[in-house]
Amino acid sequence: MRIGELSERTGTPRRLLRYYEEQGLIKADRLANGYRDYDEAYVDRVLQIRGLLDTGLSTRIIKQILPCLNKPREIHFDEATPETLALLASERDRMTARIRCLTRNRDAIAEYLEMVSRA
Amino acid sequence: MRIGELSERTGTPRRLLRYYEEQGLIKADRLANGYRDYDEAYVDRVLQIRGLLDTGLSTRIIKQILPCLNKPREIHFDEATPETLALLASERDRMTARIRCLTRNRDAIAEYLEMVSRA
DNA sequence: TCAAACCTTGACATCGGTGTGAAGGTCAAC
DNA sequence: GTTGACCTTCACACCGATGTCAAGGTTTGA
Repeated sequence: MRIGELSERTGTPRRLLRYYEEQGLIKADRLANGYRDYDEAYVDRVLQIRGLLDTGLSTRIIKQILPCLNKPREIHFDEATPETLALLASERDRMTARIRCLTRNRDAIAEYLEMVSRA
Repeated sequence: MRIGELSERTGTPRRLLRYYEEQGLIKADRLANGYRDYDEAYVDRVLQIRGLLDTGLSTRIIKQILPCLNKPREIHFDEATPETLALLASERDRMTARIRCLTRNRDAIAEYLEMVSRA
Protein backbone atom coordinates (compact mmCIF):
# COMPACT_ATOMS: atom_id res chain seq x y z
CA MET A 1 0.00 0.00 0.00
CA ARG A 2 1.12 3.56 -0.56
CA ILE A 3 1.61 6.24 2.04
CA GLY A 4 -1.88 7.69 1.71
CA GLU A 5 -3.59 4.46 2.61
CA LEU A 6 -1.23 3.78 5.49
CA SER A 7 -1.88 7.29 6.69
CA GLU A 8 -5.63 6.84 6.62
CA ARG A 9 -5.61 3.42 8.20
CA THR A 10 -3.41 4.52 11.07
CA GLY A 11 -4.71 8.05 11.47
CA THR A 12 -1.18 9.31 11.04
CA PRO A 13 -0.25 12.31 8.89
CA ARG A 14 1.93 11.40 5.93
CA ARG A 15 4.42 13.91 7.23
CA LEU A 16 4.93 11.78 10.30
CA LEU A 17 5.27 8.53 8.42
CA ARG A 18 8.14 10.12 6.52
CA TYR A 19 9.54 11.43 9.77
CA TYR A 20 9.45 8.00 11.41
CA GLU A 21 11.26 6.63 8.39
CA GLU A 22 13.87 9.37 8.66
CA GLN A 23 14.35 8.38 12.30
CA GLY A 24 14.85 4.77 11.32
CA LEU A 25 11.65 3.44 12.87
CA ILE A 26 10.14 2.13 9.66
CA LYS A 27 11.53 1.41 6.24
CA ALA A 28 9.55 1.54 3.03
CA ASP A 29 10.09 -0.28 -0.21
CA ARG A 30 9.92 1.88 -3.30
CA LEU A 31 7.80 1.38 -6.36
CA ALA A 32 9.29 1.90 -9.80
CA ASN A 33 8.15 5.51 -9.74
CA GLY A 34 9.71 6.27 -6.38
CA TYR A 35 6.51 6.03 -4.32
CA ARG A 36 6.81 4.37 -0.91
CA ASP A 37 5.31 0.89 -0.71
CA TYR A 38 4.28 -0.56 2.64
CA ASP A 39 2.99 -3.98 3.38
CA GLU A 40 0.07 -4.81 5.60
CA ALA A 41 2.17 -5.35 8.70
CA TYR A 42 3.00 -1.67 8.84
CA VAL A 43 -0.47 -0.77 10.00
CA ASP A 44 0.14 -2.46 13.32
CA ARG A 45 3.72 -1.34 13.44
CA VAL A 46 2.82 2.31 13.03
CA LEU A 47 0.06 2.02 15.59
CA GLN A 48 2.54 0.49 17.99
CA ILE A 49 5.00 3.31 17.39
CA ARG A 50 2.35 5.93 17.96
CA GLY A 51 1.25 4.24 21.13
CA LEU A 52 4.77 4.19 22.48
CA LEU A 53 5.35 7.81 21.54
CA ASP A 54 2.16 8.69 23.34
CA THR A 55 3.45 7.04 26.51
CA GLY A 56 6.46 9.28 26.55
CA LEU A 57 9.13 7.24 24.77
CA SER A 58 11.32 9.01 22.26
CA THR A 59 11.86 7.86 18.70
CA ARG A 60 15.47 7.15 19.63
CA ILE A 61 14.44 4.71 22.35
CA ILE A 62 11.69 3.20 20.26
CA LYS A 63 14.17 2.51 17.53
CA GLN A 64 16.33 0.60 19.97
CA ILE A 65 13.58 -1.54 21.42
CA LEU A 66 11.53 -2.21 18.29
CA PRO A 67 13.58 -5.13 16.98
CA CYS A 68 13.06 -7.17 20.13
CA LEU A 69 9.38 -6.25 20.25
CA ASN A 70 8.55 -7.54 16.85
CA LYS A 71 9.94 -11.00 17.24
CA PRO A 72 10.74 -11.36 20.89
CA ARG A 73 11.33 -15.05 20.44
CA GLU A 74 14.47 -14.70 18.44
CA ILE A 75 17.69 -13.12 19.51
CA HIS A 76 19.17 -10.46 17.31
CA PHE A 77 22.80 -11.15 17.88
CA ASP A 78 23.95 -8.09 16.05
CA GLU A 79 21.89 -6.04 18.46
CA ALA A 80 22.59 -7.97 21.60
CA THR A 81 25.60 -5.97 22.69
CA PRO A 82 26.02 -5.38 26.42
CA GLU A 83 25.13 -1.72 25.95
CA THR A 84 21.90 -2.50 24.14
CA LEU A 85 20.94 -5.08 26.73
CA ALA A 86 21.60 -2.59 29.49
CA LEU A 87 19.48 -0.02 27.72
CA LEU A 88 16.68 -2.53 27.30
CA ALA A 89 16.78 -3.43 30.97
CA SER A 90 16.78 0.18 32.03
CA GLU A 91 13.97 1.00 29.66
CA ARG A 92 11.97 -1.94 30.96
CA ASP A 93 12.36 -0.53 34.45
CA ARG A 94 11.39 2.96 33.41
CA MET A 95 8.30 1.56 31.74
CA THR A 96 7.41 -0.27 34.90
CA ALA A 97 7.70 2.99 36.80
CA ARG A 98 5.49 4.71 34.27
CA ILE A 99 2.91 1.98 34.55
CA ARG A 100 2.81 2.36 38.31
CA CYS A 101 2.47 6.11 38.07
CA LEU A 102 -0.27 5.92 35.47
CA THR A 103 -2.15 3.22 37.32
CA ARG A 104 -2.10 5.03 40.61
CA ASN A 105 -3.28 8.29 39.13
CA ARG A 106 -5.83 6.75 36.83
CA ASP A 107 -7.33 4.89 39.76
CA ALA A 108 -7.57 8.15 41.69
CA ILE A 109 -9.40 9.78 38.79
CA ALA A 110 -11.69 6.80 38.47
CA GLU A 111 -12.43 6.88 42.17
CA TYR A 112 -13.19 10.56 42.01
CA LEU A 113 -15.54 10.10 39.08
CA GLU A 114 -17.29 7.25 40.87
CA MET A 115 -17.85 9.51 43.85
CA VAL A 116 -19.19 12.33 41.78
CA SER A 117 -21.55 10.05 39.90
CA ARG A 118 -22.98 8.81 43.17
CA ALA A 119 -23.62 12.35 44.37
CA MET B 1 11.58 25.32 52.29
CA ARG B 2 13.00 27.50 49.55
CA ILE B 3 13.30 26.61 45.92
CA GLY B 4 16.84 25.28 46.15
CA GLU B 5 15.94 22.64 48.66
CA LEU B 6 12.83 21.60 46.78
CA SER B 7 14.93 21.37 43.66
CA GLU B 8 17.48 19.12 45.30
CA ARG B 9 14.97 16.91 47.01
CA THR B 10 13.00 16.34 43.83
CA GLY B 11 15.86 16.34 41.36
CA THR B 12 14.09 19.08 39.46
CA PRO B 13 15.84 22.17 38.09
CA ARG B 14 14.70 25.41 39.71
CA ARG B 15 13.85 26.61 36.25
CA LEU B 16 11.21 23.92 35.97
CA LEU B 17 9.73 24.56 39.38
CA ARG B 18 9.15 28.15 38.28
CA TYR B 19 7.76 26.89 35.00
CA TYR B 20 5.32 24.55 36.73
CA GLU B 21 4.19 27.47 38.84
CA GLU B 22 3.73 29.62 35.75
CA GLN B 23 1.58 26.84 34.31
CA GLY B 24 -0.56 26.75 37.43
CA LEU B 25 0.55 23.32 38.63
CA ILE B 26 2.00 24.49 41.91
CA LYS B 27 1.71 27.66 43.90
CA ALA B 28 4.33 28.99 46.29
CA ASP B 29 3.99 31.22 49.28
CA ARG B 30 6.39 34.10 49.44
CA LEU B 31 8.73 35.05 52.23
CA ALA B 32 9.10 38.69 53.27
CA ASN B 33 11.99 39.08 50.87
CA GLY B 34 10.10 37.66 47.90
CA TYR B 35 11.66 34.19 47.96
CA ARG B 36 9.35 31.28 47.23
CA ASP B 37 8.41 29.20 50.25
CA TYR B 38 7.17 25.62 49.83
CA ASP B 39 5.92 23.28 52.45
CA GLU B 40 6.87 19.67 52.82
CA ALA B 41 3.96 18.35 50.78
CA TYR B 42 5.41 19.85 47.63
CA VAL B 43 8.12 17.25 47.47
CA ASP B 44 5.58 14.56 46.69
CA ARG B 45 3.53 16.87 44.58
CA VAL B 46 6.43 17.78 42.33
CA LEU B 47 7.47 14.15 42.05
CA GLN B 48 3.93 13.30 41.03
CA ILE B 49 3.92 16.03 38.39
CA ARG B 50 7.22 14.86 36.98
CA GLY B 51 6.00 11.30 36.86
CA LEU B 52 2.90 12.30 34.96
CA LEU B 53 4.87 14.45 32.55
CA ASP B 54 7.13 11.49 31.94
CA THR B 55 4.17 9.34 31.00
CA GLY B 56 3.23 11.75 28.26
CA LEU B 57 0.66 14.00 29.91
CA SER B 58 0.91 17.72 29.24
CA THR B 59 1.03 20.38 31.92
CA ARG B 60 -2.37 21.54 30.74
CA ILE B 61 -3.94 18.14 31.41
CA ILE B 62 -2.06 17.65 34.64
CA LYS B 63 -3.39 20.96 35.87
CA GLN B 64 -6.93 19.77 35.21
CA ILE B 65 -6.59 16.44 36.95
CA LEU B 66 -4.40 17.41 39.90
CA PRO B 67 -7.19 18.72 42.15
CA CYS B 68 -9.04 15.41 42.10
CA LEU B 69 -5.81 13.46 42.58
CA ASN B 70 -4.80 15.18 45.74
CA LYS B 71 -7.96 14.64 47.71
CA PRO B 72 -10.00 12.22 45.64
CA ARG B 73 -12.43 11.79 48.50
CA GLU B 74 -13.87 15.23 48.28
CA ILE B 75 -15.72 16.76 45.42
CA HIS B 76 -14.54 20.08 44.13
CA PHE B 77 -17.81 21.55 43.13
CA ASP B 78 -16.32 24.52 41.43
CA GLU B 79 -14.39 22.12 39.23
CA ALA B 80 -17.08 19.56 38.69
CA THR B 81 -18.51 21.08 35.55
CA PRO B 82 -19.73 18.68 32.89
CA GLU B 83 -16.80 19.64 30.69
CA THR B 84 -14.26 18.90 33.36
CA LEU B 85 -15.90 15.60 34.19
CA ALA B 86 -15.87 14.64 30.54
CA LEU B 87 -12.21 15.54 30.30
CA LEU B 88 -11.44 13.48 33.37
CA ALA B 89 -13.28 10.49 31.97
CA SER B 90 -11.54 10.77 28.65
CA GLU B 91 -8.19 11.18 30.29
CA ARG B 92 -8.84 8.15 32.48
CA ASP B 93 -9.47 6.16 29.32
CA ARG B 94 -6.39 7.45 27.58
CA MET B 95 -4.34 6.51 30.60
CA THR B 96 -5.80 3.04 30.53
CA ALA B 97 -4.78 2.75 26.89
CA ARG B 98 -1.29 3.91 27.74
CA ILE B 99 -1.04 1.38 30.53
CA ARG B 100 -2.01 -1.41 28.18
CA CYS B 101 0.49 -0.28 25.57
CA LEU B 102 3.29 0.05 28.09
CA THR B 103 2.51 -3.26 29.73
CA ARG B 104 2.42 -5.17 26.49
CA ASN B 105 5.68 -3.74 25.27
CA ARG B 106 7.46 -3.93 28.57
CA ASP B 107 6.53 -7.57 28.85
CA ALA B 108 7.92 -8.19 25.38
CA ILE B 109 11.19 -6.56 26.38
CA ALA B 110 11.29 -8.56 29.59
CA GLU B 111 10.64 -11.76 27.71
CA TYR B 112 13.39 -10.97 25.26
CA LEU B 113 15.86 -10.24 28.04
CA GLU B 114 14.90 -13.47 29.77
CA MET B 115 15.63 -15.36 26.61
CA VAL B 116 18.95 -13.72 26.06
CA SER B 117 20.01 -14.33 29.63
CA ARG B 118 19.27 -18.00 29.22
CA ALA B 119 21.40 -18.24 26.10
C1' DT C 1 32.71 45.24 54.35
C1' DC C 2 33.20 41.99 51.19
C1' DA C 3 32.49 37.30 49.13
C1' DA C 4 29.75 33.40 48.37
C1' DA C 5 25.58 31.31 48.02
C1' DC C 6 21.24 31.96 47.77
C1' DC C 7 17.09 34.17 45.56
C1' DT C 8 14.35 37.19 41.86
C1' DT C 9 12.56 38.18 36.80
C1' DG C 10 13.33 38.12 32.01
C1' DA C 11 14.91 36.72 27.62
C1' DC C 12 16.70 34.09 24.19
C1' DA C 13 18.14 29.15 22.67
C1' DT C 14 17.55 24.22 21.94
C1' DC C 15 15.27 19.97 20.97
C1' DG C 16 11.80 16.68 19.49
C1' DG C 17 7.43 15.99 17.47
C1' DT C 18 4.28 18.24 14.16
C1' DG C 19 2.05 21.47 10.78
C1' DT C 20 2.18 23.51 6.36
C1' DG C 21 3.32 24.83 2.00
C1' DA C 22 6.17 25.14 -2.28
C1' DA C 23 7.79 23.06 -6.56
C1' DG C 24 7.53 19.35 -9.09
C1' DG C 25 6.78 14.15 -10.86
C1' DT C 26 3.12 10.19 -11.84
C1' DC C 27 -1.11 8.22 -12.98
C1' DA C 28 -6.10 7.36 -13.73
C1' DA C 29 -10.21 9.12 -15.81
C1' DC C 30 -12.75 11.89 -18.67
C1' DG D 1 -4.27 15.97 -23.35
C1' DT D 2 -5.83 18.06 -19.53
C1' DT D 3 -7.47 17.77 -14.81
C1' DG D 4 -7.27 16.10 -10.21
C1' DA D 5 -5.55 13.08 -6.88
C1' DC D 6 -1.83 11.00 -5.70
C1' DC D 7 3.27 10.98 -4.77
C1' DT D 8 8.31 13.11 -4.13
C1' DT D 9 11.86 16.28 -1.49
C1' DC D 10 12.85 20.37 0.95
C1' DA D 11 12.32 24.03 4.03
C1' DC D 12 10.55 26.97 7.22
C1' DA D 13 7.43 27.49 11.41
C1' DC D 14 5.25 26.15 15.67
C1' DC D 15 4.67 24.41 20.34
C1' DG D 16 5.81 22.55 24.80
C1' DA D 17 9.41 21.20 27.90
C1' DT D 18 13.88 22.50 29.13
C1' DG D 19 18.69 24.87 29.24
C1' DT D 20 21.25 28.88 30.03
C1' DC D 21 22.53 33.29 30.99
C1' DA D 22 22.19 38.20 32.39
C1' DA D 23 21.29 41.75 35.85
C1' DG D 24 20.13 42.41 40.13
C1' DG D 25 18.39 41.80 45.34
C1' DT D 26 19.20 39.16 50.08
C1' DT D 27 21.48 36.66 53.61
C1' DT D 28 25.31 34.47 55.95
C1' DG D 29 29.86 34.24 57.47
C1' DA D 30 34.90 35.51 57.28
